[in-house]
Amino acid sequence: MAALHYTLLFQHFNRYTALSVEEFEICKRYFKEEEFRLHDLVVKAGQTIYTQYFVAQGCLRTFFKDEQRDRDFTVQFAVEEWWASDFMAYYNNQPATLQVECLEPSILLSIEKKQLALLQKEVPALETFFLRKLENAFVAFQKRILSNMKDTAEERYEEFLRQYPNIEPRVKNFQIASYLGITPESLSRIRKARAQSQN
Amino acid sequence: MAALHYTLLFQHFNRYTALSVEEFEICKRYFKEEEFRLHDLVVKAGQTIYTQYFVAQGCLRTFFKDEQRDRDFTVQFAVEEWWASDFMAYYNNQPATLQVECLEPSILLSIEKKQLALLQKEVPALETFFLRKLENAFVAFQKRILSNMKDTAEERYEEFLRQYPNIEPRVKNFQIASYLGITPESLSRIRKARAQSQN
DNA sequence: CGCGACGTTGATTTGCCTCAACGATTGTGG
DNA sequence: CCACAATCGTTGAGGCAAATCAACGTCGCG
Repeated sequence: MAALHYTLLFQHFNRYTALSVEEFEICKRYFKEEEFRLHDLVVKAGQTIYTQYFVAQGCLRTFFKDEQRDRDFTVQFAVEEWWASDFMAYYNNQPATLQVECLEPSILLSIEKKQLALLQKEVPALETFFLRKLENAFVAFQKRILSNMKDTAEERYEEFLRQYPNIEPRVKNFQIASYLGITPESLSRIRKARAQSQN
Repeated sequence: MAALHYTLLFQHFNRYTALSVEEFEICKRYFKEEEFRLHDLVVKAGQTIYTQYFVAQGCLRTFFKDEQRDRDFTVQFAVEEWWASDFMAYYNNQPATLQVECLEPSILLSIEKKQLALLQKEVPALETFFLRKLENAFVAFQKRILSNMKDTAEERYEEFLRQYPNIEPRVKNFQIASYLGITPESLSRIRKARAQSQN
């Protein structure tokens, strides 16, 4: 069971680097396998966050909750082979402003910031890996900023489908809407219009 | 003259690390001082970009130009102590999709990707520096995505004023509007409403 | 079975855009 | 140095895409 989850992490690392089996044995010692139930909060607002999570199985949503106006905004989803945390809080050692919730029962491989630093000392190839990961995330966010400015809601929806293939049945409609920055009603109408123009 | 510009870079590095004078002497050898005129394009769309630029003096704008619809979108501004490039292209070794233009005559300290790698080998403290820089940029972009979703145009304008203090007289109104994702007319009206509610 | 959560549809409202006109400022060539 | 054009910011009128508000059907769970 557990072995499978670590195998996914191994494969994931090797998309950007080339770890030996020995090196990965070291990695395993630094990661912790954690199980969460549906609706569990992996990260709660207000907590100070030192941990980031690799999704071995399941589906997460990172979001900002606007208490006053009773609405929330999805920053990102995470399925298998994605990473999640409140990276804003993680990098700046501040209390979380975002939350991470489980949209499915999930199995996560977690690592703390300090542990990661030690691991990277032992396995330098991982420094490169995490740098690439950060660069890619940066680029993805920049693209999203641009897309939010220049694309219509429908185009952004299509971009979402490309960014998260096959995720649609795993998340609620209103959660997708809150990712796109529109209302569930609008998304519903967009879907309808697309279905009609299809055939 | 030139010394002053490098002094600014030295100070800038030392906001996040602690370089010795000797280490900074090494840095100097890797950076190139470049002068640009008003309206010059530092980065043109289509070019492959290996360079990033530190603004020692002047003011730049990074933007995406939508040729078909004859409009553009500002990704970021850069004044003294900011860095500019098409980082999307820079990190992925792809042709630039963004452009960087000079809103003022500017003096930039440039460094190429490969040179930076060599420099970081010689001065390891800079690895940490550039990692922090990337983390901060990542966080800033995430904040902006959230802000674009939850804040009104007026709130985003106020956030812009905080993000870029004192930059307002240095850039055109319509360029600020294109950063906020609104039209110049809308920005004009927001300014008017703010002026009235002030006193 | 019955309730609550969710998605859809319709009617209405609204914030921002588009289009158009008009000063103010800047820069340029005669 | 002035005249004129171009650029930019502002203001008003009208339109549109998406939000809001409300009602209803459906699905899943206790």
